[in-house]
Parts: sequence; C-alpha cells; structure tokens
Amino acid sequence: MISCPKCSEVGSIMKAGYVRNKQRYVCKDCNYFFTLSNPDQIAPIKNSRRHQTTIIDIARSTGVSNSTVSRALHGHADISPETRNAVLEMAAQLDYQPNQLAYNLVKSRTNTIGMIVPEFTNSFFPNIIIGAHELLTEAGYNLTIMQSNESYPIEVSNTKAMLANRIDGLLISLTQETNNYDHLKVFEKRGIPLVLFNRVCDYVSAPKVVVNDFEGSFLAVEHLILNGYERIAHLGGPLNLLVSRERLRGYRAAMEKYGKNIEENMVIQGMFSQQKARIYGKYLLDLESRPDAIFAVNDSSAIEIVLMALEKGIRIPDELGVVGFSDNPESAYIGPGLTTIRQPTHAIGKTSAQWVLQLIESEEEMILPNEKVLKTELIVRGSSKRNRS
Amino acid sequence: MISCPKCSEVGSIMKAGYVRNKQRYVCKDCNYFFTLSNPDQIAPIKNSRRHQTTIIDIARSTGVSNSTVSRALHGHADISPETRNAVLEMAAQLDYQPNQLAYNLVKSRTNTIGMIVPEFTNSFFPNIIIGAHELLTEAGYNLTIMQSNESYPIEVSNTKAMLANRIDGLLISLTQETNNYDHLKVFEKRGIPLVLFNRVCDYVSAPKVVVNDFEGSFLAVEHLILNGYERIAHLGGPLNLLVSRERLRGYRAAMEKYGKNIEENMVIQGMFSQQKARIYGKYLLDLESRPDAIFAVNDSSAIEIVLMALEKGIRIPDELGVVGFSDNPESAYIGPGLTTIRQPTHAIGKTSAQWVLQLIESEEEMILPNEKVLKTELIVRGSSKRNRS
DNA sequence: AACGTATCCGCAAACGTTACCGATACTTTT
DNA sequence: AAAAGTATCGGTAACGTTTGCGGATACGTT
Repeated sequence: MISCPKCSEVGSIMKAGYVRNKQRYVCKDCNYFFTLSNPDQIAPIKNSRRHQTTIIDIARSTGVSNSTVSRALHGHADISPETRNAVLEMAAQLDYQPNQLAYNLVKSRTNTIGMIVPEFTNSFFPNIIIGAHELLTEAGYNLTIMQSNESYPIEVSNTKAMLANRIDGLLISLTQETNNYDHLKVFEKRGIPLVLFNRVCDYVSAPKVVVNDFEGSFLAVEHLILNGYERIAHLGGPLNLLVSRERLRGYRAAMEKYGKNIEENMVIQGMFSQQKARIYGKYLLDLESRPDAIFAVNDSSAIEIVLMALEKGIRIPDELGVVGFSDNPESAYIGPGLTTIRQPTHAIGKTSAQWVLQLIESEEEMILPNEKVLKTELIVRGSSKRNRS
Repeated sequence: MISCPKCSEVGSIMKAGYVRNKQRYVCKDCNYFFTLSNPDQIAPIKNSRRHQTTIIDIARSTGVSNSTVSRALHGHADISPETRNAVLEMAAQLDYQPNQLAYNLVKSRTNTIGMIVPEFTNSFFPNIIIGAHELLTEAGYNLTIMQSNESYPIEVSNTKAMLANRIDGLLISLTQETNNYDHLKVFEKRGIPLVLFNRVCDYVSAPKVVVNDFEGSFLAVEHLILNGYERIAHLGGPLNLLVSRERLRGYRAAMEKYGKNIEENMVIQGMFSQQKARIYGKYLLDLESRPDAIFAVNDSSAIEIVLMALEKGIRIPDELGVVGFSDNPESAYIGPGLTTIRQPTHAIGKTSAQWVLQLIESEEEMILPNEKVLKTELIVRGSSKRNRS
C-alpha cells in the first residue's frame, strides 16, 4: 500500500497523472503531490572516461583530510614532515595529476596569457610569438594563441573565447579590417590587462608596443635618395592601420626634407596581399614615366616588384631601386638581395609579454607610459645600391 | 567583559593560547573554545578584480533560479519563450560572459587540444600549426601550443602542464634528444587521445602522422642521377631521429638502384644547425676529389652549401648540383633556385588534428591504422638542372 | 469528480581545489 | 598543576556551472 511521504496517510492516496513516465500520486489529506522513486532502477551508466585520481582519493587512502593533502602538495606550513611524506608518496603511487581547472576556478586566475594574431603565414608573427613565449614560460605562464585570419568577426569571437576562458591578460595585434573596438573595451571594463602590439589603434586606452615605423620608413627613403634615386614611388598598406599611415608619413617626410617632388599618382595604398601587390606593381612599372625607385610597405610586396621587374628586363638596382619593410627570411636570398627595414620581432613579443605581466602583478593601477616604441634597423642589400654614374 | 558565545557566561572565561596571533579563550562552563572576531578589523582588501557577472546574478535580477538561467542560455527545452527572452535580455544587459572554467570543471572536458612542437624558428612547424589550427577552430576546439625548445626536460614539463590543464587531446612532435617515452604513456593510461607527428617514435602505441621521407629522399637522389650527376654526397641529420635514418635510407636505395658507388667519406651525419652545416659543407667542398652533387637533409643546410659554393666560384648547377629537403620559403628565391622536396606541412597539421578529434569523438576505442604517411613532392629548380654536356 | 498530459520551474548535488577558522594534543611556562 | 603556547590537522564554505528529478500549475479527457 502506498503511504503519503508527508502525513503517512494511506487511505486517501490517489493517482494524479504521470510525470516523465512515472506514476504520480496525491494525498487528499495534506494535498501533497509526489511520485515514487524506483530504488531498483538500473544504476546510471558509468562514465567511460577513466577516473582521474583526485585529492580526495589521496586523502582517503592516507587517512587524512583534503585540506591536509592540499597543504602537503603545496609545501605549505602547518603540516608535519611525516604526513607530508606519506601524502606525497601516496600521490606518486596513485599517479596524481592536479586538476588545474578546479584550481583556476577557486583562485579565479588561470596563469595563462592569450595572444591573438591576424595570421602566421609569414615569419613575422611567429617570431613575435617566440619572443613572448620565451618570457612567459620563464615567468610560469602559459600562452594560448588564436588566429583572427585578418577577419574582424573572427577577432571578436576570439576575444569572447579568451574572456570565457578567463585568461589573465591579452596580447593582440589587430586585423586589417578592424575599426570597431568595443570588443577590446570589455577588457578594460573587466580589469583584464590588455596590450596591443604592432597593429594598434588609438581608441583603446591600453599599452601599445610598436616599432618606429615613421623613422624606419624615413631611413628607407632617405637611403634611396642618398643613393641617387629621384622619383620614388610608395606602395603602401591600408590606411586604417596605423603602421600604414606612419610609413606613409615617413616617406613623405624624407621626400620633403630632401626637396623631392612627390608624384601623387605614384603613391598607392592598398590591402596586404600578394595579388594586390602584383596589380599595383604592374601599374607602377607600366607607368609611361616609370619611377626610378619603389619603397614598399612590406617585403612580400617588394619581392613581387623585384620579380616583375626582372621579368620585364628592368635592371635592379641600376634602373630601379627597391626597398621593402620587415626583413623576411627570403629577402636576403632574392636576386640582388632586398634592402629592407628590420623589425625587432623578438623584442616586440618580449616587451609586450613583459608589460602584460607587469600589469597583472601590479595591484594598484600603475601609471605607465602607454606606448613603447622599438627601434628599426636599415639593412642594405643589393636592390638599392646603385652604381653611381 | 567577555562572554561565552555559547552559554553567555561571563565569569568563567579564560585565555587559552593563541591561534594565528589572535587571543584564544575557553569557557570553563561549557568547555567551549573560541576566539574573538574583530568587527572593526579592516575589511578584507576587496579583490581589486571587478566582479564578473555570473549566472546567479542573472537569476536574481530576473527572479528565476540558476537552473532556469542555465537552460535559457543554452536554448534547452523546458522553458517558456517569455522567461527565456527575459533571461537573455538580462544577460546582455549585465554583460554576462560565461565562465568556461566552471563549465569545463563540471563537464570535465575543455574543448582544447594541446600541441607541443620542438621549435618554431623556421616556417616548418608554424605551417603545421596553421593546418591544425584551421581544422580545430572549425570544429569548435581551441588550440594551445607549447614549445619544447628541443629539450627533453621541457618536453616532459610541457606534457605535465597539458595534463593538468585537462586538454582533450595532444598533438606532439618529439625533441631531438627524446628517448624516454614514459611521459607519453601517461596519456594512454589516462585515455587521453595522443597523435605523434613528424618526429615520431615506435615505442608509443599512438597514431603517427609522417611524410614519406624515404620516398622523398629517393626521388631527390634519383633526380640528381637522372641529371647526370655521378658522385653524390649526403649531408644527413642526427641518426636518432627517424627522419634522418629514412632520408639516409632513401639516398642509399637510389644510389644502389642506379649502380652508383657510395663513397662513405661523403656521407655525413650531424645535428641540425647552421654552424654544423657550414663545417660539413666546407669539408665536402674542400675534398681533394669533390663530389659533383650534394643532397642535404634540409634546406637550410643546402642553402649554406650553395652560398659557400658561390663564394668559392663553383658554378651551380654545372659544377655542383644541390638538392635540399622541406622547401623553405627562401629556397625559391636563392641564387639559381634550390631544388628540394616539399613536405605537405599544412596537411600534416590537418591530418593530425583530424585524427585526434576522431579519437575523442569515438566512444569505443576505434581500431585505426596507426600510421599515416603523407606524400612528398619534388620541386625542381635551378640548383640541379645541369646543362647536359 | 477522477484521472491524464504538458509545460515550466526550482532544489540540490556534483566537478576538484583552496583557505579560513577552529579544534585537538602536546609542550612549555609560570 | 594550572595556564599559556605550539604544532598539526579537520570541517566546510566558497568558485560558477550543469543536470536529474521532483513539484506545481493549467488544462484536457474520461
């Protein structure tokens, strides 16, 4: 006979429908609804994943409490050498691996720095990663890398994922097409340190690590001028990126300083891509009055130009001087050797990482210079050393 | 006067030592020990980190329970459209970001794949990473990358960190110096899918993704022979790596097939490094009876040889044929262009990632072929196209 | 009236750790 | 010997989620 779990009444129990395929009853006395639990139900299917030994397992096997185990494992005080040893032994025996997830949850920090780069097809960003990676691992931090693939939506979703994973700090280099920065302001609001590098923007009040694009660009163009080139073209990048604007500015400044006329039809701004480089390069080389030198915004564009020029039989550097930017590995090996501006990629990564760690470890909001500008270096190779005539 | 918090007695309170620098009392009546909490103590320093809005916040603000919020956020059933919308609205308003850590803890999976590479200074491993990254992000997984820096101890500590972070699967390429594999066997024991790629070993029963080094090597040497080279040297890698052994084997097989004599003083094995390459290269080029072709174990060695030969005035390819392995980006641009064997780096990454996901998603232990061999490709450039005389 | 069905929501137990606050048992001091 | 101090250990509440299951209401159906 069924009795009410509440008033123990037996007589006034009635069926009252089904809930999840189980008979439901109601006690008319106390108006209490209930269903009967089936004790002989099949035990829930054991999770096929093997059980990972936890602190609790160690505690049980050693006969101490969880907290003691935790203290022993972390070399805390308040524990006798004997129990510590016993615990450590048992931990080794049970092949214990701490669960960082639980640790992170309770400490609400992950010891992980996130990094978002637009791409890593050429060696530029990988080298930055190496620099950051080195410093971070040494400091006991992990690094998770994501790639926005030069796409703004992916960048946004990447930042969301980083946020969800509760990284302790973020290093980010923006996309070509990013011009809304709300996804970065979230980090400010949350108090999560953020450092922009290389592809930065002015609309976020976060530290920025950049190279001296202006100066590098200036040096490159000055070098061309000093080598006797007169009519220098500039194949630039997209103007929403600061680097493109700075390199353009350096170009203009150098031209102006030496009193060279800038022919505006020889100043082109476009997206970074090999295809675009070929199109713009062809345009410049096919100009009725061809420039005698081209300063390109990056090495891959410069190399395209060199190759096209050689195909056309234009002699480099005599008939055409070419200078690139970044010093890609292949630039040293191409035909005459590409003159270029070397960026301290390693240092960019290292500096950014260092900065984000400083921000994390500084309790009070430190007042820091909000921009660090690293030096560039002119690498002179064959593509610009004209035989003075 | 101090009164017992339990029996409110005042007379029989006595000091009873210190606990963490705080006076401790005991009530002789009820034998109750206690310390006085200091209400005017400075409030515990507020964690400077701002409060992150949680599911509970949303629940409170919306007037529903946590479970309802959770269900609403995940589009579960058993929830009315109105409450769902209310919850979602409130979530947006409070700028809720889910805490992946808590999620991972309760689900005991992280949706993250770990990857350990020996280095990423040249483009080889970055390209593999790109391939894996692409596939994994598409499948909704994250990728955390670690670098062992060609050091066995670092590799071990990396695997430990991966384990602690409860990655769902691991992709690993071994160090030059790794010859103990216990740290990998832990993954087997734990049931965590593991895939080896490129630098693999035979002593772990895990899937392996490699390229056909033997065949590639054979093709390279055969190509040299078919171009009329006779006395072909081999500059090889360290023999504890399978790749080195396979490439050596391919070299020997091709030489044998075409009845060429192998002069053992022209077969050298050494570590991967630019310096070593220069030393061995100098040795080969300075030999009293110089080889007429060199097959190098990788492109960077081959390039060193090409550069040294050009310095010495040795004409390439007429006096010396050179073939490398890997198709580094700079190989296309160097002097005459370096003939080389292209490895499908992208595919290596993609295949490995695909495989690890298969292992994760297959409930029962699937029987899979435990090795996948990807094809290599001969890229013919100027350094080996001899003008037949 | 009695029973059945559907829909929606809340409770509370996990997940594995850490750390605060006590609580013992012992040693030392007065 | 009582009182005070010391050295270790345990209990337990967090951390933020998910989820199984029970409970409640509102109808619809015999």
